[in-house]
Amino acid sequence: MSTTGGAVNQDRGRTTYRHGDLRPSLLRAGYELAQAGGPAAVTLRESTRRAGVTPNAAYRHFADRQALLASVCDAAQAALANTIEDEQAALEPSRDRRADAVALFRAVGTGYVRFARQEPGLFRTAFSVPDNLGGRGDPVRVGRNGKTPFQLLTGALDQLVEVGLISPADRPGAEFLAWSAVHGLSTLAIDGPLRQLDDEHVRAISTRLVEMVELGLSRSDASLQPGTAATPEHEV
Amino acid sequence: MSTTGGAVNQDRGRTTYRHGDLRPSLLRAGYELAQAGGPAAVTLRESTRRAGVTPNAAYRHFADRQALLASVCDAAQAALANTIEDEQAALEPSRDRRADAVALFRAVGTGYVRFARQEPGLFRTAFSVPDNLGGRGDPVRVGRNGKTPFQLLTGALDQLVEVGLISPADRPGAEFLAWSAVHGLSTLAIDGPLRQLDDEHVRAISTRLVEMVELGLSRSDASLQPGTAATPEHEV
DNA sequence: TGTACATCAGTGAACGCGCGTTCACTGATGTAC
DNA sequence: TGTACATCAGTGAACGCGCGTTCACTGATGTAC
Repeated sequence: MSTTGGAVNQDRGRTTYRHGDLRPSLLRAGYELAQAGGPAAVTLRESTRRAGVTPNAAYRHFADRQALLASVCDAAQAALANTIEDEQAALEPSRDRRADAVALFRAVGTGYVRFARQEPGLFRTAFSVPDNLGGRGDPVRVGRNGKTPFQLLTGALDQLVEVGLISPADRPGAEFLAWSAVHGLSTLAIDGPLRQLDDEHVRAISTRLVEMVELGLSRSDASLQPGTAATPEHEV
Repeated sequence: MSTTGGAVNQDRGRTTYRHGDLRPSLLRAGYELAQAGGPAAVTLRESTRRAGVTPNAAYRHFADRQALLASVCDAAQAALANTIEDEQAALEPSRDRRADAVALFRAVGTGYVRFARQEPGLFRTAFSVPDNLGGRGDPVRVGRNGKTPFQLLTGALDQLVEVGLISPADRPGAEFLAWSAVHGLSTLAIDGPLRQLDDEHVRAISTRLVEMVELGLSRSDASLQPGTAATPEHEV
């Protein structure tokens, strides 16, 4: 987060009349509150308290509490995107296009669940202000590579098609199936009966879940046979 | 819900000093509040208001607000179990054991999603008081056949194993994979980006999702071949 | 069969809580002349 | 280069809200004798 020049003063020990950087400070405070306590914890009063400012000062920068929460939600989505991208960046490319496409796809799922586990408050917040169509093109819900979590998923699925592991006929709607699986595990592992499992177990389940999705996504037998992709194969 | 004999008086028009049936009335009120507004809407004040009674009267029957919510949560779980059982009861058995087992399994998933869609408030409430191990044997979270939603799922999976469609090696942990998929779709279809899809689309996606799970749950190729079940086949 | 009395379900008033939001204001900033 | 002034970020006090929860109580019930 950038700080503007001049008398920047965040937190309590403020001496100047002007805060100088209030909007980002409120956002950061709201983000930390979400991190610790989920969407319900994102209140105007506590955010302003943390920024060292009167409650109503927030109204200079946000229309109301909902607007602050929506901004925090965007930031949480971006954090999710970043975690997925981290997971993908950690992969070392092989010479096998198929293997790479599979690994990229798996990383979306495991990164997603990992984020939910590591940052349950942010995860809940990310889905507390519902987006209308999967975050397609929302410029603020985006990770460092300019993609939303949803776009990372659709991208990985597209590559599986390109590489011939999912038949083009099965592609439409596949994002919702994959997303459901991974999102469900995440919520069960945070708030549900799987919440007391240790991280290792959850990781094992999430790996197996993504395998299940991969396998199950190809309805037609065609996709299990080599060389049936719609696009020509460059290497292999 | 049963009513005891004597001066039963629910709702506002009460004339006797004693309510006579307050605990069930509070539970019913809480249930209706959950139905309309989810877990957060289940308040002691509104429940007692609806029962035609002073707020503190609730403390004769519930330790605190959390205790009331927990009871409503149990009732919501039971309602979920009933919806799944309805879905299963609507099936007409064929002569094919395998087909029947598959249908039974699918009904768990589609019933689950249907419940979430039809009763979003109850669905959210059902998972708001987290249970520790999948509701195993909890006597109040049970449908008319004495089974929790989780038990209906494990039962259906067991039958898929018996019938040879899932290899026994793949069985352990399968409930969490199936549950994740179906639970994820439910939440996406209620609060998430799929919430504005019409029922028909959601039903189509849920059908396909369950197929995906079915297909993906059998990691080993063995389970795709006929006659590899651990138990002997009675018919077929 | 009648009556005293313990029981305990429900009352009435009040508490403190933190919240979002509105009002009229104040005082530092930076720009126009 | 100095000064008047508009701008607008932040102040201070207050509002009403519904909530959970506690207190000392009251009055109908049903049981023991």
